[in-house]
Amino acid sequence: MSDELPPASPAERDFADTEAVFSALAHPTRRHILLVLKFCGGEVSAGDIANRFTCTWPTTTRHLRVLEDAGLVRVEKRGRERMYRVDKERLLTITSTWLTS
Amino acid sequence: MSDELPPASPAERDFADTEAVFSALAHPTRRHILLVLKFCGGEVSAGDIANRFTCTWPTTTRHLRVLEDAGLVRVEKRGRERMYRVDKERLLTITSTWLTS
DNA sequence: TCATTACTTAGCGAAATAGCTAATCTTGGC
DNA sequence: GCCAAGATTAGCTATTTCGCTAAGTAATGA
Repeated sequence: MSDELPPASPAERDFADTEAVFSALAHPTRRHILLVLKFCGGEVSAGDIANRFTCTWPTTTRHLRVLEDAGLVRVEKRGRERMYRVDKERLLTITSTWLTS
Repeated sequence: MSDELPPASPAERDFADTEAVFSALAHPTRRHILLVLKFCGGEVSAGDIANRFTCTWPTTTRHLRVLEDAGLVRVEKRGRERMYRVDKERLLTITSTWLTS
């Protein structure tokens, strides 16, 4: 799926993580999705998320994918639904690690 | 310079602030500039910043402008130099306000 | 006053991003 | 097996972003 070589060192991995997280947070819809996941308690299905936004479902799917690739959300298949939950620890770890240096 | 109307309510202003800050943080060069400002103590001139990056000076100027518009850096004219400093409080206030809800 | 230093503005082209529609895949129920 | 529901993938276009070069502005110093 990716064209890039796997990051060689821990430092490179950190850099890639930071990059992915801050890029993901750059879009208002993606920040909004994280808030929805946070305030709706545990898990929310892709469809429930999509219904909350004015953009179409495929567009939301792509936003979810960006968040997942950044490690900010986890997805679990349940029946024919996909349940999303936010990874708060990852969000706070990456951002606060960067912010405090 | 801007085409948009001034934000009407405090909530709208918060939204615009969050948007500007996270958009500014999305680019690795801009995050790097903030780190340079942080680790070089007080102030750093535009030229000193530009010299640390491989991109050209005009490109750096634009990155600095984005950071300034987001309120993440302050600039002060001193002679023919422009001295930049990071606004740590703004950075932490906006990001942590959003992150913790 | 005239050149130089420090920096910004203007304008262009390439690449990335985000939106859409249409098509496809997968699971569950009848 | 077959259809409908839930969701993703494919492929397109419009907009934004980011890089560059060239030209312009402002302050200093000879």
